[in-house]
Amino acid sequence: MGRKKVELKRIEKKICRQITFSKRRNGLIKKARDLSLLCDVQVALLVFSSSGKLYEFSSAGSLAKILKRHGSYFEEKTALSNGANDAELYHGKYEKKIKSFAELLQTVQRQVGNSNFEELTLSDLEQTEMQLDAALRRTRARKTELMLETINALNDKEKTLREENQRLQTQVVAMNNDNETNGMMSGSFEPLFGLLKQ
Amino acid sequence: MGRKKVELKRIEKKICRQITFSKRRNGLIKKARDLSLLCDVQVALLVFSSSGKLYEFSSAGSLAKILKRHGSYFEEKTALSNGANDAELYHGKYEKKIKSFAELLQTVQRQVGNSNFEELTLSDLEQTEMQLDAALRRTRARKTELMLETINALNDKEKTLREENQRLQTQVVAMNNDNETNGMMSGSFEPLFGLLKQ
DNA sequence: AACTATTTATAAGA
DNA sequence: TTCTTATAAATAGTT
Repeated sequence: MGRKKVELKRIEKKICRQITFSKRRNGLIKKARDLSLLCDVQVALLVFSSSGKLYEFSSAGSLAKILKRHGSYFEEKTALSNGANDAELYHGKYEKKIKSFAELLQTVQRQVGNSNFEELTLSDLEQTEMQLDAALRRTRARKTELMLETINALNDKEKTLREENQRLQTQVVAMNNDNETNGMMSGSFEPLFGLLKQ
Repeated sequence: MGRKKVELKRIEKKICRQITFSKRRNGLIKKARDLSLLCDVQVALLVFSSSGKLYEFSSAGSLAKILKRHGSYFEEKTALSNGANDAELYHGKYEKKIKSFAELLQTVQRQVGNSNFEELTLSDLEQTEMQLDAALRRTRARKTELMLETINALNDKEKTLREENQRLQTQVVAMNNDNETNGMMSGSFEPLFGLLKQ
């Protein structure tokens, strides 16, 4: 958005870099504000200049709250190991994952061009690292999401089974009473009730 | 920047709001990345959707480092470690999580001494990175472990309930047959079997 | 800090 | 959802 298209790499001339920083920083903060306003979401933005000065924006309430929220998200949603056997959890969504993973690789490849690994610059690698890191986080978040879904589904199923169980018991008791009234049966059903307690 | 100029206020129609959120969120993250790249500065961006999903960007490896830096920048007023005033927003377990997160940061701080972040040596940082990485791995592993345990326990419980359910049904059928034989009862129990299929 | 030529982002429509 | 396109907005280079 200017007289020329800019390459996405560190601007070498310090003066230009500082001017661009000033312009884009303001633009970014404005866009962060717009997003939080238009879409009614929480946004926190921190920018440290190379001289160590901090510029920040945060929607609604304090930055601290948003950071805290992130802190708990960090532990609760993102923190997961790689070690699980997930085959059963993934179901049909596997295809999608594969696709997005392939896309990620393409993005990375596009990013680093056709260059040899030896020829990659530090910033190429940094960007790649960031992308991989982001992908890893997404994968982890999705994994947790799926596990939580499974747990919820199992909880629901358990509830349904318990209810059904309860109904059957009531029925058995009722029939048993009918039979006793008619002197037909008088067995004890206690063993069956034990399971309800667990 | 579209067909029409938009008013800077919450978009009322939910669908439109979500579409705009998706578009602008991507745009914002891209711009954050551009800024950090072009101007060689640290940027952290957190966006929470109204459904609680987190989208984030952070330059320079870990978000934790940027948060830490922010923490020391505002040591007196905000900070992750003094979570008292926000208690209403968080349940007990959140407090704990936050506390442990804060403690982790403190550990890091202790480790790197009282020095400024700028003054740390490369090997200081490497060691810190390794420790944080190890802590994160432990946390993740434990989290997965707990979730898998929960899932297994629920599966066991489901199995037990199903077995019990089956037994009760058999019993109901048997009693029903007895009654029919004796011309006492002849109600249908079909509704009860429906649930077995799920 | 202002100015524009351009690029970029995106609102609405398909 | 994804793409297309007209238009608004951001901004690179200039003054």
